[in-house]
Amino acid sequence: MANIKDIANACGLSVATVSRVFNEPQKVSPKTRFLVLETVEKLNFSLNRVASALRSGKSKSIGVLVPFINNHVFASSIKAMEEVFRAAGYSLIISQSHESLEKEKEALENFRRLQLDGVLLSISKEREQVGNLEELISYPIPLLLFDRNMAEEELPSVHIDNRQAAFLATQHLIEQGCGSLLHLGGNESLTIFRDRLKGFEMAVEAREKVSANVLRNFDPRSEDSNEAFKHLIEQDSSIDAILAHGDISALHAIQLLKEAGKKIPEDVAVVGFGNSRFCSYVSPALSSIDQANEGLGKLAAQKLLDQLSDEEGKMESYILDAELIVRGSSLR
Amino acid sequence: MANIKDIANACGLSVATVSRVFNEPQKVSPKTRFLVLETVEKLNFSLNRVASALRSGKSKSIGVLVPFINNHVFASSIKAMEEVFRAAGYSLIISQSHESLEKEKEALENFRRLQLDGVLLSISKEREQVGNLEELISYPIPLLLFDRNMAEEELPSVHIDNRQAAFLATQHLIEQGCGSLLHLGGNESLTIFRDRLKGFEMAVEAREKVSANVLRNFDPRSEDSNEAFKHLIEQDSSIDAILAHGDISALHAIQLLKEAGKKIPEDVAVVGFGNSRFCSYVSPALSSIDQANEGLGKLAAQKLLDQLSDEEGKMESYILDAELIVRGSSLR
DNA sequence: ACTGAAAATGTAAACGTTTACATTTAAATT
DNA sequence: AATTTAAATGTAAACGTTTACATTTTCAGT
Repeated sequence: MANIKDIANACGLSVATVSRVFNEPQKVSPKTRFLVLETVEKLNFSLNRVASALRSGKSKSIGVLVPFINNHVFASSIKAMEEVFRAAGYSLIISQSHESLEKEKEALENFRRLQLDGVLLSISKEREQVGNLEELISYPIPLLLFDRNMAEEELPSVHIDNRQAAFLATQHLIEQGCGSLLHLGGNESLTIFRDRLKGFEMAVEAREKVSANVLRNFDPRSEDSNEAFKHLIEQDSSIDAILAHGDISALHAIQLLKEAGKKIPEDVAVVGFGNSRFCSYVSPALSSIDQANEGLGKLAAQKLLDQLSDEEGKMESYILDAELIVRGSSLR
Repeated sequence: MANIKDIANACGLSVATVSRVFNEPQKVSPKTRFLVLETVEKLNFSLNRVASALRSGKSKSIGVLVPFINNHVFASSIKAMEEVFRAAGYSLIISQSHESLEKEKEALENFRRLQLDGVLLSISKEREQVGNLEELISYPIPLLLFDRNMAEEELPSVHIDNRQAAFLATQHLIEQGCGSLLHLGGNESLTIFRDRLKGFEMAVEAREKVSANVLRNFDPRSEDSNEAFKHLIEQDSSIDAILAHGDISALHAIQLLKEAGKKIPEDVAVVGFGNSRFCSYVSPALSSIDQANEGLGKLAAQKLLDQLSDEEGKMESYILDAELIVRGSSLR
């Protein structure tokens, strides 16, 4: 594989000039620039990025650390990030924390060893609980949180307004004439789910003659959750609206409601969260909150890129509005 | 940030010895090994992987190139790959081809410049059509295809047996007493979908008194596909079973069938492909073929790792069996 | 205590770039 | 034509490791 020295020799130039053709082309005369590019073509040469990174201290690579890559939210965010970064000449290193603080630390340390230029992080559940922020604040690489943020907001972050989103969805259910609402909450270790719960509660409190119920930490895979849900809808037959913390939970709730003889949306209106692909394809189609994951990833990537070129100035946080997509499951 | 020289100085040793502590610890006396590790701890040192990569020629990094990261199949495969590789001390570089041959080439070239030790590739639709294999065969980095392979099988690959999977699912539908089957085929530029179609046809041909129909290149987002489907089930009311090329297509078919007044599975039995999370949560629960994406990713990662340590010997191809998960949508 | 082999450590070059600084060449000014 | 200035190119060190080879130390066997 040809290196920069080979090109220099073939052209009768110094390696410095060849290097400049790639890094500061305006500083080399058009004639030699052309000559170099010609031989580069001929010898099928391209700069070795490892050597560049070592010498310049810039690896032109970004680390992305999420709990699990195959989570729909993260996968879609990463998709958009990859597009933004590749267009800017950056590569993406991906790692998973498995919700574990230790694995997260290891990955961050590894990112340091790789001399990455920036890091996008969606923090693990464990760190949200333990709350070890100092480590992140003093992290030597520009760091931007996305999707999951810590309630304290001491670190720059890009995420959607979960509270507002849940508020809107709840308001929508009330406007549909529902008077007895139920929220299927997510894992409360996570700020995003606490915020959704808060938005739900705020919307309920804003209205009189609307009663509310909450099943905390609802997990469709858990038998306990299922039992609690079944018990609740049996006990309180007035429940006529459900806001779930996720689309799968909403789907599962619909399943259980149907088994209990309820009609959707006539007896119970349902809204999910995430606007998964399948929402349009189930019957009835599932109303859901669109988190705009790709938009989130794109924005986060761009803000980090800005930081890398700007240098001066801290990064700010950006809170995106989420949109309620109304479909059959909540329309009556 | 401390480097290996700082450690050497602090210990009164040469850098070579310090390096050996990390790379060939058995070659350094326990006493000095301990001393080194102690100061390493004290100075919070860790080896710079960029420098290691440059000098040794081994970056301890693997490239993964897929059409789109947020595709469920790829996201899950990558999840498993990351786990296997991280455990072995490798990092993952992720890139997307967007189904474009040019972007795929660029990414592969970039992987070369990053001195990656190995590459996992799920080829773009465009390359499947164009069939440019030589470039891949002569690629200077160990390369293993996964999920999507070329029909010719000239390159080592890990993928599921799509034909067998579709065969099994079709057989199952026939065994349920269905006599007029319909296959909703995927994009036929891709081998995986041609194979599924082939499996369907083989199962049908194996039985007499079973008739079959195929809607090629079915896409639930396309109006044409929808019209064709509606027209067909109106025209041919005998259709009592559907094998879709994907779960979303299956879901969509169910939706349209319901609109046409058909009952699932009584009037029409339906089987999807992919065993998406939502399959268990829709009503009726959707029978589907489980592709074991994580198993696929894990196997591919392991085989590539083996190759990297083995050196000698070509990689082989591995074809995994897929499993049919029977649920309510096809049980009668 | 002496020899030889094995174990431990050291020396220094190499990996392929970038970049501060120095030098040469060309263009502009007088 | 001589001088000044700018543009283009060159020189060589540096980035932080690894590693072939050389040297020193240790220790078993006599």
